[in-house]
Amino acid sequence: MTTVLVVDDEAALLHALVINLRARDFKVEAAATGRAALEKVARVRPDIVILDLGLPDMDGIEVLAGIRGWSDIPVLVLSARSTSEEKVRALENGADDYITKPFDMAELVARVRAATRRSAMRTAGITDPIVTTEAFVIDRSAATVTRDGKVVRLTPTEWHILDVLAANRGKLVSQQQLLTQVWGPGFERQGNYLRVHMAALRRKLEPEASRPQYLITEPGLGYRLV
Amino acid sequence: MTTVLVVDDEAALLHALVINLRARDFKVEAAATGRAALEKVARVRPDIVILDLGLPDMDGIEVLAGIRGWSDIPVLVLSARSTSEEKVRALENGADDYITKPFDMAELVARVRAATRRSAMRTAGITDPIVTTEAFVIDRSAATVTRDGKVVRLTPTEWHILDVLAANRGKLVSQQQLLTQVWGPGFERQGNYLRVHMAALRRKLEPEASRPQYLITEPGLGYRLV
DNA sequence: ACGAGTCTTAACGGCTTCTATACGAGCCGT
DNA sequence: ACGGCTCGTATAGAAGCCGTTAAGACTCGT
Repeated sequence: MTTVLVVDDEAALLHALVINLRARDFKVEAAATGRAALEKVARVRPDIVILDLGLPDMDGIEVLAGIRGWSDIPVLVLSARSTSEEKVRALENGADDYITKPFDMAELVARVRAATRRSAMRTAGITDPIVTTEAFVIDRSAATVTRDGKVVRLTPTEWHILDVLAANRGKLVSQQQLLTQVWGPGFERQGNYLRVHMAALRRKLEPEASRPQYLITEPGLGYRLV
Repeated sequence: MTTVLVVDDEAALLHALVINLRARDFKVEAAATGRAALEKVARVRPDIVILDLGLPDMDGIEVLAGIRGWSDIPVLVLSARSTSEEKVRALENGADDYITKPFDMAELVARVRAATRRSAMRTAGITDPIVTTEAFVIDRSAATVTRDGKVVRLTPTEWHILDVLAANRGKLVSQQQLLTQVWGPGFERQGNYLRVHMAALRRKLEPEASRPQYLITEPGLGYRLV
C-alpha cells in the first residue's frame, strides 16, 4: 500500500487530509513540524510527502532541501501563497507539484496518485522476476529457463504455459485459466492441447519426465508449479 | 537537449509558448490538432508534451489516452476549465500535471522542468549509457556502435532498434514492443519490418551473420541482446 | 532535378512448431 | 473387478514463423 507523509501544523487541515487519504486506501503518517517531518521521512520511508510550506520551526523550502539531500521521493508542496515566484522557487528546489490553499480534496488526491504512479514506474522494472526451483530457474523478464547452467530451448507455447505457471508459483492454475491465458478466449474445451504441451515441458525440464516433481498435475482441476 | 511538443489550436498562445520555451533552451515542436499531435509524438519522440485540452478535432482526453496507450512520456495538460472534476479526469487518465488558463509563464516552465527532471531520473539510474558485448560496444548517449575499434555506420531505424534492445539488454523484447517503440503505435502487425532490419543489423554487427550470437531471436516472442 | 542512401513491400524456401487424432495407463466409485 | 473418466504419450500432416533477397518508393542534400 502507498504510504503518505502529511506535514502540516494546522491541526484541522492535517486532520482533514489524514481522514480523506485514509478513506482512499492510503497509509498515512503525520508530522506537524519540519524537524518531525525530516525525522519521519528517514524512518518511515513514505512513498510520497505532502508538505505545507508554512511550518513553525523552519522554512518549508529548507525541509524540502533536507529531503532532496538524500532522497528522490515525490514531494507535493502545499501553500497559501499563490505568487508565481513562490511556486517557481519550490518547483526548482525539487518539489514535484505545488498546490495553493484553499484546494479541492479530490484534486489533491488525484495529484498524489499521479505523482506516486510516476515514481512507481521507476522502481517497477528493478527487481527481476526470477522464479527458482531446485531443478531449473525461470527468468520471466528474459523469457529463459536455465537447467544445470544451460539455457533450455522452449517453443512459444511452452514458454507461455510455463510463464503463467511461474506467475502463480505454488498456486493451482485451472485448465481453463491456462487455456484462455495462452490460447485466448474460446479454447476452454481444448484440454488436450495442455496435455500435449505439458508433456513436452516435462520432457525438457523434469529430471524424470514420467515422475513429475515440479510441474504437478492436479487431476480434474489444473496444474501447479512448485 | 530537452524536446517539448506544444499542442494548442490558438495561434497566439501557441506562439507565446514556443517563443518562451525556445528562450529557455528547449527544443520545441508544435501541433495544432489532436491528430497532428499524436502523429508528432510518434515521429519526433519529445521528452514532454504540453497539451491543451480544447482542440478542434478531438477530445483532449482522447489524445492523452492515445499517447498513454503506448508511451510513458510526461504530459502536462493545459485547460481553461478549472473545475476539480476536469482536473481529476485528466490526472486519472495519465496526465502528469494540470494547469488552468490563464497561467503564469514562469510557473509553467518550472512545472515543465519538474516533470522532465523526474522522468529523466527514471532512465538515468537504471540503464547504463554504454552497453558492451564481446563483439561490439554500444554508446547510447553518443548513438554510436564500435566494432574492432571502428565505428559502424547504422541507419536511423537500425540504430533505433538496437537502442531499444540495448536498453533492455539480456531481457526479451517482444516484437510488439519493438514495433511500437521504433515505428510508433499502429505498426504492431508489421513483423516483417523487424525481420528485414534485424538482418541488416546482424550483417553489420555479428561476426557470423548467419549464426547470430548477440542479436538473438526468440521465435514467436521477440528479440534479445546478450 | 538528380542521385545516394534508406525504407517499404512482397515473395519464397527452410525449418520449427502446432494441431488433431488415436491409444494406453492410471484412478475412482460402484 | 469393472466401466468411465481423465491424463500422458506418440505421430503425421498442416500451419506458422523466420531469414533472405530484390525491386520500387521515398527522403534528403547537392
